[in-house]
Amino acid sequence: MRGGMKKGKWSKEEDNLIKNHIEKYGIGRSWQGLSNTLGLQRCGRSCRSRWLNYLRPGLKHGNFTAAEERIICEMYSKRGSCWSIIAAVLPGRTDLAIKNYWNSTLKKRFPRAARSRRRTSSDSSDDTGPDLTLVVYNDDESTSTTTAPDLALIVYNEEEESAAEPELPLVVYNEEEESAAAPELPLVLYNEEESATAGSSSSHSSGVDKPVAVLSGSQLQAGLQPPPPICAPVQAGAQPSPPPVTLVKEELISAPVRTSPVDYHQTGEEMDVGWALMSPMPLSYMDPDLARIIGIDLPPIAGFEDIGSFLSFFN
DNA sequence: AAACTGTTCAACCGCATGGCC
DNA sequence: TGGCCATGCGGTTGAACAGTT
Repeated sequence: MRGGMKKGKWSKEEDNLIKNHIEKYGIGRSWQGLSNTLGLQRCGRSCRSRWLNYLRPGLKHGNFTAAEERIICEMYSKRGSCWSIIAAVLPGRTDLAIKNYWNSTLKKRFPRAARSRRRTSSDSSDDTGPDLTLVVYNDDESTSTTTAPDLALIVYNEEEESAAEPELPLVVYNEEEESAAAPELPLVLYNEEESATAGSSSSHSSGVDKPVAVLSGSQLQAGLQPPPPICAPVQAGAQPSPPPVTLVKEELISAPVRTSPVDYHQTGEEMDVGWALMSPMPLSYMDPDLARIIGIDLPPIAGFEDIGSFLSFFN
């Protein structure tokens, strides 16, 4: 103890005091005031830390999923140790949990991501913008209550490095078991021609090239099946001088579509974390043209109708 | 069974920032 | 406007636990 303040592990009683008080009255004017009110003899920041990282409702305490790992790696490679930003796209995870998980586990498994960050962090002016990581996933087999496709789009800088170690996550996947009844989504084909030296800055800003063909329904059944799992690698420009984005490859998005949609935004029902968008970005912002072409009509997320409200996360 | 080593997780610390007086 | 204070954030530390020898 220093200055009369208690330190060390929190007891169950202390946890309950804080939890009950905040649930009833909120935090109040200050954390120190809360501590004083409860007679905890803890400093305010300690109370805050305990609440934010452990007691706060909605926190996930279990293991990180593969999708979460991928997001962390990808975000770290782009933003470095901005744990609060990374935490913002992982509902239920705290910056502390992510930081610990990275330092204890992921850093060793994905040294390439760590190196990539070290390389780019030295020159922030090279950071050219919305390298976004958007993942929507479902790892709850039992759920069948949304119309949202299980898809993800990972935009990354294809900075080649011989991969003697696990590749960074490039795969968009659907953990749910395939549903035989799931309707096919169209397959969108892109020009595979390499154009690293050509192109326009506007395509870079959008992050996705225009497709050259769209196949659907009978065409798919005729033999052009989208690969399971879903893959949508998108190649962004390499630093330092950002070349245009070139979508090298093609595959798109196939996913079961749920039959009984639940609009969480309408009902106010708490979204199952396993189903939550892993990004504050509405899917409709991923690429409006693409969404239109493949016929996805996704509702915006309340509070994020304005694109500027979330882009700041990544800048 | 004990000692040692490695890993994980939570608490703590220092610094930066913003609000208030 | 400057000082004080609370908060937010990222880095570090250390206790507890698990695995290995």
